[in-house]
Amino acid sequence: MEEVRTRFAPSPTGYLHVGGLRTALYNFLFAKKNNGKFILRIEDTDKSRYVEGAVENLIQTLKWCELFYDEGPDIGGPFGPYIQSQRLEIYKQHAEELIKKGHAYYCFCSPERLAALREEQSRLKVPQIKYDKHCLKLNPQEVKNKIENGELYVIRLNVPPNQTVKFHDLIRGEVEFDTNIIDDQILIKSDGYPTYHLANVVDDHLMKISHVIRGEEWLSSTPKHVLLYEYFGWEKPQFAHLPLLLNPDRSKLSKRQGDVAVEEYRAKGYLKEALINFVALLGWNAGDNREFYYLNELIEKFSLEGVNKSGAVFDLNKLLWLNGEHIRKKTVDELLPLLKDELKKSKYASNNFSDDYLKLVISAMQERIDFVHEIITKSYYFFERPNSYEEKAIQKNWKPETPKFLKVLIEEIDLLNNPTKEDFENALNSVAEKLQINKGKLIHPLRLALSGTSAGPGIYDLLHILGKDEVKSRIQIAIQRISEGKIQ
RNA sequence: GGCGCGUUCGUCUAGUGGCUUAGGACGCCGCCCUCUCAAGGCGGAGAUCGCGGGUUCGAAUCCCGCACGCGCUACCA
Repeated sequence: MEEVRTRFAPSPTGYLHVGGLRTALYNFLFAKKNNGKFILRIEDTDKSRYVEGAVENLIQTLKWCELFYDEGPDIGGPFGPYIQSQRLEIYKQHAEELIKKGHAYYCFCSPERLAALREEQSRLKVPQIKYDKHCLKLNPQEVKNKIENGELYVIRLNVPPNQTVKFHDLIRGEVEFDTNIIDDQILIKSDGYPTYHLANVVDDHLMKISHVIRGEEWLSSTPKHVLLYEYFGWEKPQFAHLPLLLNPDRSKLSKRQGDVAVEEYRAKGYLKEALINFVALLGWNAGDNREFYYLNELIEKFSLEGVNKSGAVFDLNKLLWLNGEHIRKKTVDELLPLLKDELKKSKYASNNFSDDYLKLVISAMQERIDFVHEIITKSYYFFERPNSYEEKAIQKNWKPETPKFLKVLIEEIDLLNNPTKEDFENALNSVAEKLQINKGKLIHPLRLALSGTSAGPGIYDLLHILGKDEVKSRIQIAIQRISEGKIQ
């Protein structure tokens, strides 16, 4: 069997879109699953849409997601270059070959004539608006003269009438188009650059791509590609057109209705594992009930047969849940560098917390967060003293007798030497017993005193993490506040 | 307008003629656990399988028509 070779071929017109991420992922998964190669090719054939830095960003984002390619612009490979603007001569030669064979021709029509033509056809309500093959009538000498005169020209595909183009799509089955509805596609633009259609077909062939896995928006232009393969005398690759990613209103996923750049999700604190897991399930499933996957497991399970036909709405809720799931499945050691990164970006950047301390905080918070940065926002009291106390919790928990209880507790804690979690628990139990009160009468006011909030990790964890001295100080401060009645 | 593709709970989906009173997940609601909040466990509401015909003893599953949605229809990809 031929080697499986897939490719992700984005245009550098901005940042990596989540739809693009999924296309890249499926190409990657399919290649890896079949011991093949995954290639990155940059399709920068539209100079006007080129965005500075987009290629670097694309590469960086792909690498962040760990979608490593075997051949690509920055790492090279046997079929380079992998940037289309560096392959202009190749496309030109191929276009000329087509002209020689009579499957393509020079066209000198101005954009104005083309626009007028379209308007005319639209007015006459012709079924299919397309080029009228006007320049096909030119004889070789006329063409030669025009070119020598420096007239601008494009090269068009000479689409034959009354034929049916059929091809098999791995996801959609047999698809067929009538050539009468296919326009004489421009292959080479007047600036000498190829259009997507030519460049894509030529490169896929030259780079020995075996499977073209791309978005559904390309399905309608596939017959043009099929024609090209035929005219070049090349074997065509297998096609697989993926369903689109949709906005909540079922229109094509767009910026207006939320974030679309992978970069933005990364910045918001989504884990690459969650993003990959989520996006993999948008339009594909292994036929079982599993929802949680790591990349290597996806490789193991992936198949094109499991890809759906219909578009999928991008549901932020589920992504959020998956992010929390991935956080919960990570070890404290894996989470530590992530927390440190977040800390660097926070107002605590200049503080120096020990790894041991941070690890305790992580284990206390791990199951209470959906984002790593929530360790800092939801439990800031691990990084500084509470700057306020929750009003509702004060009403509920800080009673006139509270200071008295807390004082007894301080005395008891003071007796402890380098206390463990259990020591704190014992101390609290004995105070409750001594005072003849329910533990809750101690725990809730204490939590508020220590954290300023009524929600959070177990009280003994809280005590243990903060440590004896800090606990004492915070209780003192709280007692002060309560007795002063100066509670915010 | 033309052509193409699609249509199962709000969302992602399982389902390829009888195992289906259509299963799972997210979200929502409730209960349990419990020092709080989570996590976890258990349970609930939620889909006349887009609509209408047909084939069949039997259809979400096969066929036909229609509707709706989306994509393409550029010297953009």
